[in-house]
Amino acid sequence: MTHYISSLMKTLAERGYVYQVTDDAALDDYALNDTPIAYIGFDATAPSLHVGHLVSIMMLRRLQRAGGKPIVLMGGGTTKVGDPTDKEKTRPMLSEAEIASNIAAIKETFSKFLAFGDGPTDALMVNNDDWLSQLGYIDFLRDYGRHFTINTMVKQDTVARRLKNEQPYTFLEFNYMLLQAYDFLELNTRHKCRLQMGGSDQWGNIVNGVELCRRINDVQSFGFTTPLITTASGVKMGKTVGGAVWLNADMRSPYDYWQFWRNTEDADVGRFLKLFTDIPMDEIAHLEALEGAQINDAKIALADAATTMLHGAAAAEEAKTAAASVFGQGATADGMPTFEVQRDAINAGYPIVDAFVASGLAASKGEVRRHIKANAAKLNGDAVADDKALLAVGDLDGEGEARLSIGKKRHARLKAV
RNA sequence: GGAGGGGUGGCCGAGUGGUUAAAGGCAGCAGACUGUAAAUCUGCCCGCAUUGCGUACGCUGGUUCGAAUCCAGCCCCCUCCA
Repeated sequence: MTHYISSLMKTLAERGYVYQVTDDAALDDYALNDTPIAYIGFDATAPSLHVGHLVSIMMLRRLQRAGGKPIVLMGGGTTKVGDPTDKEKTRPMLSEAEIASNIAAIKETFSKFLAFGDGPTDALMVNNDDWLSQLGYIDFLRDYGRHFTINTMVKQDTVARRLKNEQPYTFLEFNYMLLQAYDFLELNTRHKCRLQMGGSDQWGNIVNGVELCRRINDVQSFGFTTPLITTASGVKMGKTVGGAVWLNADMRSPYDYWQFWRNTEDADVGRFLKLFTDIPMDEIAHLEALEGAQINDAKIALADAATTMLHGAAAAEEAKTAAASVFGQGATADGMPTFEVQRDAINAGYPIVDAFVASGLAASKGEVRRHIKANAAKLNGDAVADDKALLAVGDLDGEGEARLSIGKKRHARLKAV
């Protein structure tokens, strides 16, 4: 590990964000003697960011806390084309309206992690559609295309691999690299931005941008990538039940988000605490040292901190309390995923199987039946024995609630209204 | 434009007329063991339904008692040639 002097680089290094840096001594210097301005690009293909984006978001947060200015670049323009980097299939192209609404939804999330505004270190959100859609093809080729050589580009990892395996590498992809490099130049010109950060797969694109800034604007800028974050078992971060772990509350409840972190593998706890929370390093060292069942305390600290950051302290507390009562006493609790059923429907004979589907714990009645056969479907803690059983009024507690569970971990609260 | 190869379930990938809802792998879910961990072993893994039905192998038609498998047209992808 390099001996950084600036607090920004020190923090990033000791917390495990550093993978590749273009000129770390000079970057350290820039962070030390200047107000570092850095950006990360995000595409707008979905209405929410997910845990896979979190490392990037956290880097911007670290930057701001270390006295720098973060710029969030929304790829409104590039999303129109579809980033093909490392993808096997072309992404579906989205309409402008979809992109705009995605960006609006995503912006909300960023405001949880960054302070936006007009001050010198306030975060800024920009959309590359503002300049990319203005580009004329001929002008672009003449002014910027001449700075890129195919000789260099084909040597890049992502490109070289594709060529070597005789996989197609389209002209679109080739151009995408240029557009991304141009983004950096534009941000450098407009906002004096001199650092682009991103995931390790972005290295090639980032380096191109650094190079373009040097050639056109004659300034040294920097590139910085993070390692690909996988779990200790080698699975990509953020894949669990139902796919991506979304950051928007309406796509993944604070309770589930808390659970996601609570279920972190032992071997990952220390690393994740460093990457995804603001907990001081010495405290992490202590948590990390816990062994055996005690490491669960570290996981709870992780879940608390991560959930608080995204959803606020109240939601985190509620999720924690709900977890304690669900896993500890097998009770229902505020904060756990809840769904409502009409009392009339229950009186009329409401199949338990339907209740499970309505709760979202199972995708189909068939799945519920399978779980029942495996003794995995429980009502108020007792295995459901008969897949034709009806929900009875007697199953409800004084509050008119019942608890449905699939397995030991997945629970939902049924509320009669 | 010409020649050849290919499009199969979330992904990869077998299958070239009949127990094929479609081998196998990965991912996922559940059970056992545990600590709401990992690893391991076991079961499940299109939908609806009380041994049945409906959908499904790029799209549209056709041949056949019967097709993912054969034929025709169309769409898309890849390789080589121009």
